[in-house]
Amino acid sequence: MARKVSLKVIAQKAGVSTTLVSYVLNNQKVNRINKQTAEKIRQVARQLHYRANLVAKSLKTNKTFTIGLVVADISNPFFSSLARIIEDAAEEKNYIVIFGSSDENLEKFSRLTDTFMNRQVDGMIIAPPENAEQQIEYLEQQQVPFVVVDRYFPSLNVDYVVLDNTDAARQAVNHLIDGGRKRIGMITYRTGLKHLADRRLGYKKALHEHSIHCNEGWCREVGIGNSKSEIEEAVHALLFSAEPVDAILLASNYIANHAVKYINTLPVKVPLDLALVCFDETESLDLFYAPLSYIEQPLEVMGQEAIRILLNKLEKKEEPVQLSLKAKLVPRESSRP
Amino acid sequence: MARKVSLKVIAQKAGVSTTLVSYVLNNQKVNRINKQTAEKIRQVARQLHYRANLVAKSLKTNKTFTIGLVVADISNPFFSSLARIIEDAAEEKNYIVIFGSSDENLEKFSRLTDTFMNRQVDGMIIAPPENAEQQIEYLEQQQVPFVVVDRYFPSLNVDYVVLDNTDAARQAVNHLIDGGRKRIGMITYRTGLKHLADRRLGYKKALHEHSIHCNEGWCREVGIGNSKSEIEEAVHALLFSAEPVDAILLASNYIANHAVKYINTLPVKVPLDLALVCFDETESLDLFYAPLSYIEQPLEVMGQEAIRILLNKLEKKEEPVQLSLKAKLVPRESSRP
DNA sequence: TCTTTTTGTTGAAACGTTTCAACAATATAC
DNA sequence: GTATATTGTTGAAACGTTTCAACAAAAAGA
Repeated sequence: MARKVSLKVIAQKAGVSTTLVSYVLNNQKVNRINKQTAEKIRQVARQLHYRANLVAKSLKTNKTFTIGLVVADISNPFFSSLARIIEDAAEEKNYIVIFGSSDENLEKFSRLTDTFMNRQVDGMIIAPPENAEQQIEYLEQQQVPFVVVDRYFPSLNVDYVVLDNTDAARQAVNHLIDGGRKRIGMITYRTGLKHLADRRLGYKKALHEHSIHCNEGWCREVGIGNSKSEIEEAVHALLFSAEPVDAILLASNYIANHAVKYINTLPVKVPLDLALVCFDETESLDLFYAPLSYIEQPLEVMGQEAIRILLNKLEKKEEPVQLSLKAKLVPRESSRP
Repeated sequence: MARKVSLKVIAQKAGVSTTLVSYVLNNQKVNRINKQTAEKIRQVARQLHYRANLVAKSLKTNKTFTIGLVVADISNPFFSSLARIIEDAAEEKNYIVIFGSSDENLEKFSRLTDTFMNRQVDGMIIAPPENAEQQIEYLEQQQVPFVVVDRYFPSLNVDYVVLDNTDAARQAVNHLIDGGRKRIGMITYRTGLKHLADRRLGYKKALHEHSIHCNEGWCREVGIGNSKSEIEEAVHALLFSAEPVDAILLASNYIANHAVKYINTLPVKVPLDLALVCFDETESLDLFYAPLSYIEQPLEVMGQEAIRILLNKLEKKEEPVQLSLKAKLVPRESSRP
């Protein structure tokens, strides 16, 4: 950066005080200020290409109009779509967003939130990794306004906007059962994250409600770090055990992607031999010969609500808002009876 | 935010001047400062959970350690992947990134760059829309360091990192010709953006080099705003005209996605009746029954070089660096002879 | 005419840092 | 013993804003 047209410079050129310049340029005390003086100041400002220094402004006003966004990985379509929605909602209120990816890593996550605090963000929207309770409590204690998205922590009474994952998984399994499937498997992550546990829970609940005994081996878990081979093993185990499944619920777009690619190489016909339903809408699965049925998350609402709740908090301190959104099951070819 | 532990507070508690606290906490004048005093200051700081106010620091030092990233759309996998790479490269040097999506809209783009300047970013990485020359010149004139990515403007002598699009398209067409295809079409965008014009150029060059007459109707253009139906029409026109093509080059992941989905509904067999090659690696096309051959962009290099060049500029003013990266063609089933 | 109100403007302090220039106290050199 | 260098520390100004409190001049009310 180079230019340094400050209020002072304008004031000098216009022959007035910086105070007056500040008032005029911020449309304050409009009824007090002489129209002509105001016009002159504006003109000088324009002519000098004045550009307010938001850093200085922030220091004084203690407001940065910046919100920090921590996702697991911005290159994951789920999060980049969410980021886009948040960006738009934020910009509408003149906020901008700085972001960071935690890779589901607690240390990275904490580093990011710390950095954001140092940078005096007005608030944050975060998708914290496993075991982040302590850091989240720290944020609370530091009184940084924040809203958790996508996941939540039962032990913490903080604001969040999540999917009703239990219900979502249950919907999926019910749908499979309605389609005549009886031996339903699931592939999910080996993690303590509650929202994923909920997916497992919903799965089990649905089976239970239909008096289907849930075979121990039917729910396979894979590492949350990108582990393609583990997913393939899981698929293999589900399909070629003593009690092979006739349907699988895939707990994320990442899992679905690799599972389907692998299934595509096997002599298994979808939906004839095997029905599939996955979480998250994902374009990548549209071109599979049997387009995947999926659980659609209301991303738009999630992002917009997160911003709305956050900005609300900035104004008035209110009771925690905890939103659990319903998913919509979109049945397609992969789970046709 | 709530706490206000400033240098002054620490100074008082430790019984020294703020100057000294600043020196200690920034590891300055280490050889001058008494070890014990230093230790004491550090201890007080720790105990009070001191957190440097980066806004104040920035105001004083005129450095924000922030870089602005303007992409066309953060939810587009191409840009979100790039963003992730840029994030990582930036964070390694202690910068953070603020981002915005322009939607290929000049006005939005200008608003974003203006905002970023007001916020005193140290530099920017931008993917400008069509007709952004003037705004880019303005940035230059304002002496904001910036690097253009993905696209470029022949009339401007600024830093950029782009793909060698002409070569990339030529590679693709050559590959198709090598595979025995003779009537090769292309679907690209109706835009003045030079990098896309280059794709068209490479396509034509390759045809010309093989003395293949390029039928006027073989190169179809669609609006750059998301226009699924236009893409379908283009596919239709290419396949069901008097001179149907036997291969199509698809100029972006977005175009490829919709084209392939549409082709999937037609009685056309890939690669038997029709060969396909597209730009950008895109997971979504892996599951098509004939996985798509694609032109792989060196995203990693693009992002890292952009940051490297930018940070370099922040230190020393150098000659413009203009990098044109080679693409790698990845042949798969969709273009098998 | 004298008060009171309104209009228009300003100086100065503050936000939390960094950093220059200065100083006192001690140590070293002659 | 004085001169010089070194060590350890500090006050104050500055970065570009905002905003309070004050004031002068003009207008209105008596």
